[in-house]
Amino acid sequence: MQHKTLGRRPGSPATREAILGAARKAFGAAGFERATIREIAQRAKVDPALVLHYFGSKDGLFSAAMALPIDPQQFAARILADGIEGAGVRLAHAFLALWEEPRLAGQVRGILRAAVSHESAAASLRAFIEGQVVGSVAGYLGEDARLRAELAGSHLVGLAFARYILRAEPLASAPLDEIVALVGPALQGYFSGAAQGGPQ
Amino acid sequence: MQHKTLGRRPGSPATREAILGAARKAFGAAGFERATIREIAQRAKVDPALVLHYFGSKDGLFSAAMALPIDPQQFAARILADGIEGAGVRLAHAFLALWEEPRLAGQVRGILRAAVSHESAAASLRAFIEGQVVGSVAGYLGEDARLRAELAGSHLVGLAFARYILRAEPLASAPLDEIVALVGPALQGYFSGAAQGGPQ
DNA sequence: GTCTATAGACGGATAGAC
DNA sequence: GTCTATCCGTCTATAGAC
Repeated sequence: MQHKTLGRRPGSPATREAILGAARKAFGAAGFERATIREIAQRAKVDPALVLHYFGSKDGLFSAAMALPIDPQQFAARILADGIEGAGVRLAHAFLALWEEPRLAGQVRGILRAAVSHESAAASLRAFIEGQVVGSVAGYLGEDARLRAELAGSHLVGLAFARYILRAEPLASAPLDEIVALVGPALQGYFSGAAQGGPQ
Repeated sequence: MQHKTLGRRPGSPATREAILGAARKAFGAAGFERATIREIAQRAKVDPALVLHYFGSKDGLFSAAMALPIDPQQFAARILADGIEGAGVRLAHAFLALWEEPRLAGQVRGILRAAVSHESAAASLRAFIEGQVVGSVAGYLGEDARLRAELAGSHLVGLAFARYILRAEPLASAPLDEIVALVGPALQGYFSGAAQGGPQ
């Protein structure tokens, strides 16, 4: 789904980026259906018709705005570079860092929001998770590796939802380190497979 | 937020229930914004104007449809009746049972979907969780009890999202017992506080 | 490449007949 | 209590001037 080298990219790069930035904010804040092209155009200080001229449709704009500048393979490699022990804490930290990063916060919120209420967005996220994320870590685990990896991932998604979207207290205001210290071991349980009976 | 004994409930009970049932299906399947009153009316085989006559507005209909027939205090008491040990597994089982129940599936899906993209729904769910759910279990835990309880809850929400909304494999097709056996200990880690090192 | 104007469709809500 | 008709606002998307 990447534009490789097309004959010509429509629009001047600066205007295009301004629109994408505004779109990330709008989609992240309001979700796909409530975000409007008029609002995005106003935020980017361009004409609404120009937005569609660049991206063709609202869906096209959404896809372009939600493409994350992250390589999941590289992401997984960094988590697992130092071995499986401590991977839970490192994963919790790296994942939450994505949501804390101001430049990415709108995007990841938008992706989660869209996946909840938009079937095509859900399909994209599902394919991404099944193909890239889970596959990247499953090799390190044993028997029911993929299931364990997804359970760990589901915990992270739920965590992000509760903290950044629902903003339930005290979770929303808790220091990052405290959360990482608590969530890390829970994730580690899925990775090491020791959580079921014996202490680690 | 419960209707106690009002002077008169509008509409005949049967028609009212038909509308609520259709609304639960529609909101659960399409989310708040995409679900339409016209569609709900058609599903319930009534006139669109009748829906608004009963519930006043789309928001009113949503609130009425999403009121769960569940008492969180009672729910928590059942989980914790036999003590803190094994509570993780019991909680995982009870929570997933909610989502597996055909009569409730539409409702809980709708609640989660709406909470993601609708601030008022998010506020309701946030108040519900902070006031009822977390409070019900925090008493059983120690120092950072509320935070731990919310982290456990966030895992469950993420699990439901991944399995029932995103339907990511293999999680979506995994047997319930297998999931409960894996998730239970992760939740237990939050309850028993053993994950960090020190006992409570 | 940028903007104006508007088409075309949809959905929530209301008024009032029966 | 139930339904018909419709108002009014909003949105995406397009056509075409400059």
